[in-house]
Amino acid sequence: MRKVEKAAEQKTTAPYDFRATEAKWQRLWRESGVFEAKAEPGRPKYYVLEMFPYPSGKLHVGHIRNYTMGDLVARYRRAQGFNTLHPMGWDAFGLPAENAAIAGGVHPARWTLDNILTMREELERMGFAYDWPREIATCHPEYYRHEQKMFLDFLRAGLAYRKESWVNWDPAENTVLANEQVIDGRGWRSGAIVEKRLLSQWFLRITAFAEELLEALGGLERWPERVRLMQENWIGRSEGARVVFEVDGGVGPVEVFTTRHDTLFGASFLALSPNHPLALKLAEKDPELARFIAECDRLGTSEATIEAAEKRGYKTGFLARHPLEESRRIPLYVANFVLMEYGTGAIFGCPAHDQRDLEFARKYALPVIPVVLPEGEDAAGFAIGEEAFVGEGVHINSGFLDGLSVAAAKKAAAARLEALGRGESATAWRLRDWGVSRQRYWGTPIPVIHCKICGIVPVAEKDLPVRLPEEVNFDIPGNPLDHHPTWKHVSCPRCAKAALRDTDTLDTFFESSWYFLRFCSPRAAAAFSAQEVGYWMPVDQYIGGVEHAILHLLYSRFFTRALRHCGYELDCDEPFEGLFTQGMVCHQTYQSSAGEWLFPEEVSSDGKGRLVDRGGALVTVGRLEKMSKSKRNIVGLERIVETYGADTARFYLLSDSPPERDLEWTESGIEGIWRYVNRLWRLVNEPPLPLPPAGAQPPQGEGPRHSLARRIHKTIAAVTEDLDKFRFNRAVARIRELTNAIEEAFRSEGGGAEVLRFGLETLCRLLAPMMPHLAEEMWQALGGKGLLAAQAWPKADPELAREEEVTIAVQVNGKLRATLMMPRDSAKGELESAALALPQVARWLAGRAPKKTVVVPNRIVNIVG
RNA sequence: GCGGGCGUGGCGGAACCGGUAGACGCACUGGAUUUAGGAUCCAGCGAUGCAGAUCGUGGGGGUUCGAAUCCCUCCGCCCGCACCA
Repeated sequence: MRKVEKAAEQKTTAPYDFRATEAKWQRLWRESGVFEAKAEPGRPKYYVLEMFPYPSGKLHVGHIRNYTMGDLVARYRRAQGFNTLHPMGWDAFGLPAENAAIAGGVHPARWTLDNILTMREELERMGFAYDWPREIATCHPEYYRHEQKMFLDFLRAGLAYRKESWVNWDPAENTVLANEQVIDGRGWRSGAIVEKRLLSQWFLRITAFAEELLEALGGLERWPERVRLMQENWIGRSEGARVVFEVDGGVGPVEVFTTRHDTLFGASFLALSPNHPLALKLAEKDPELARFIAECDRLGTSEATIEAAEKRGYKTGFLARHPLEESRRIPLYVANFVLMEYGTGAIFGCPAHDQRDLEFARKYALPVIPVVLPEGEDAAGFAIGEEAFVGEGVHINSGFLDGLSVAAAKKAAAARLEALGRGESATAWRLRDWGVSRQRYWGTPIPVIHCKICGIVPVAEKDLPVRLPEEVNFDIPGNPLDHHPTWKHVSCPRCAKAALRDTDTLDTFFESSWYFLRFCSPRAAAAFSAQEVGYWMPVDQYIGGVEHAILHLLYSRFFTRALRHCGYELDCDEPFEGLFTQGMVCHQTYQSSAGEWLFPEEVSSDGKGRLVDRGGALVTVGRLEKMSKSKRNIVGLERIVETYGADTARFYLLSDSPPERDLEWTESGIEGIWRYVNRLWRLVNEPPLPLPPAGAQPPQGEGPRHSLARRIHKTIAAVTEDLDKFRFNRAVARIRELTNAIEEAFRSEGGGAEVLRFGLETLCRLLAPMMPHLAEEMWQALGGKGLLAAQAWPKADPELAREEEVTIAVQVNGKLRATLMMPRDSAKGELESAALALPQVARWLAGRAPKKTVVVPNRIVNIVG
């Protein structure tokens, strides 16, 4: 007997063959077409979408985390009976392709298409349930032609217009730089000091929808609160007033926007943005001011840099007249922290009640006049120290506003300003119109022609798409479309005289603002089919990184509205009904002794617990950081999939870290999953006890394995709820608990093997959205019929999941002193007397009589003595 | 600078609505098995203490019978800021 057992033990299966298994199921899924969706009017649909990737070359685990979650949702919803759409494509225009062309001489199209090829293969190896026939790439003329038409429609509707705006200019390369290409005020390649330059560019009038975009946020119930908040702040509606200050010396009035017009009597200076027309005008006769402005321009266009810079001002020598106090004059400054893009590009400073103004006033020795008195302070003794007072109070030192509250003073001040013709109530928005012109090659050509005689002439729709020229030279600095020998030279569609194409291309956010519509009918002759979009839209669940919380999502929300406005047949305003923003994937960073960043695979242990590089030199272990190319802390997908298979990688990405939080990639973590994969495989491939045939009903009522049945039902209920709420890490924990419970039940004595089979089958179904290949293989090994991918999601029976007994915590004076098993839903009185009868309670009461007892049914009894 | 977020064992995290802190996993320790390594199985694993017990959720304070959870305050870290996508 002993020997037999031993022989059985030694019959250990070879490790789970993920290579063959994963390839097999991927083939079967593809051949069966289970994941290809067709609109079926009347049947409930579910549109799952992950933010499509930029084809940068290789997928990394950050992408995979995103797609694993999307795939889970797609498979889960399909199992629940929804007609599920789950497409994938490529956000294929962008700067990196152009950089590659400059650095390596590869054509951007070639580079992009090659990358797509590799990345698609990698996605296929992950076994994601995509509807591949719907794949799109935005660099394809059949995609961007529709975008060009949209642009022309926007133009016709007055939603696209031209205006001058600032860009980062690299004087050495004669190129416009992206903010990320400006490092410490210098061009990343040339090292030349970057300047700000004015350029005439195309803008989309997103501000026309500001109010609506703000209002509608309230209806986005399945969006994370913080994303809505961020968008709200980004749109930034503020109620205030425009105030006109006359300036002595005949240089014209200055208009400011303020939200604190109640504090006008505390004004001690006026400040213009360095780009304010008046500042520029004054600079013409003031070389020192011109120098100051030039210095400010050197900061570049990034708001973060400008606002974080030391606050500086230049005193113009001009004096402005106070609008409410005839005799008063305040100095006119030009200040580097005043943004031309917000309000009117000019502010008045009230140092007593604004921290930034206070710092400015202290620096330039300007008066600080308190005009709002906090409650409990007396007017004579109140002075401003290090901190401006921004709270509520009563006005002082303010003429006709004295004694009024902040709100009342605002009203009164606005009324007086209006009566005097020196201002009025106004609303300002932080949101600015969307600049869409890019002086680059690898983007959608803007379909307009500039004619000396006719002005701006749209390209006729029959002539769309305006294609990018294929031959392009990246050796000459600047915009390749602009210096292309022939491309831009055309005849004007209106007067037939020689004219020039617009040589700018569209911002790549343009493509991602409507791709979710294209996916509904990816090969339609029009941008999208109204019928298909009508069925599939809105996206039920959108998943992507928080880094897109504002721009991409806001632009998409704007696009659906703008398209409707232009007559596109679309019946939703909000493209994304549900949104989930997942955290980033982080990894330790490594640096060589020379300070170079090292890839994780270049680092190994020297056997003495130290990390060394390939040459054996010691490696500095840096911080845990977001995976990025520049820090080289990237874990490539290939190696992981090669070593452990797709399912292991997927399950790892779902385990442990909550999806919205950052995840740390560790090698030991993935090994743990690999062991679990094999454990599962052994469990069905050679179960410790023979299983009854498929289809046998589990026995009802009390049996030796009845508690396992209860556990199974509880697990189904818990996992279902966790998946609904995006608590994937918890669902994983519940599934592992069930696995442990099944193994334990195998070891315990007695009959009821049907419950074991029921447990294993349930395990397969619950695992199916997470480790689909393994789950299919297990399902098949158990004798399940057909594809598991087409099986229904299990349903928990609340009757069978209910516990008959509960553990009651017993506290004395709030400290846990004992526990108590009681029938569930026992009455308060019963719980109380059972608790009081416990010897531990008597001991901790130490003879005192209980003063009070708090009883929470099914939870605790707290005796206060 | 402005806006958003996070902080619980050695590590990732769990704890539903204020009710047994540390589920599940990683790492580690001991044991079994093994020629060995690996794998597997069993047991242990917040800190202090022989123990009774005490302390413990970034720091400090508060509300409550009871706080990881609510309030105030301080500290640290991360993300976004309009031409990266």
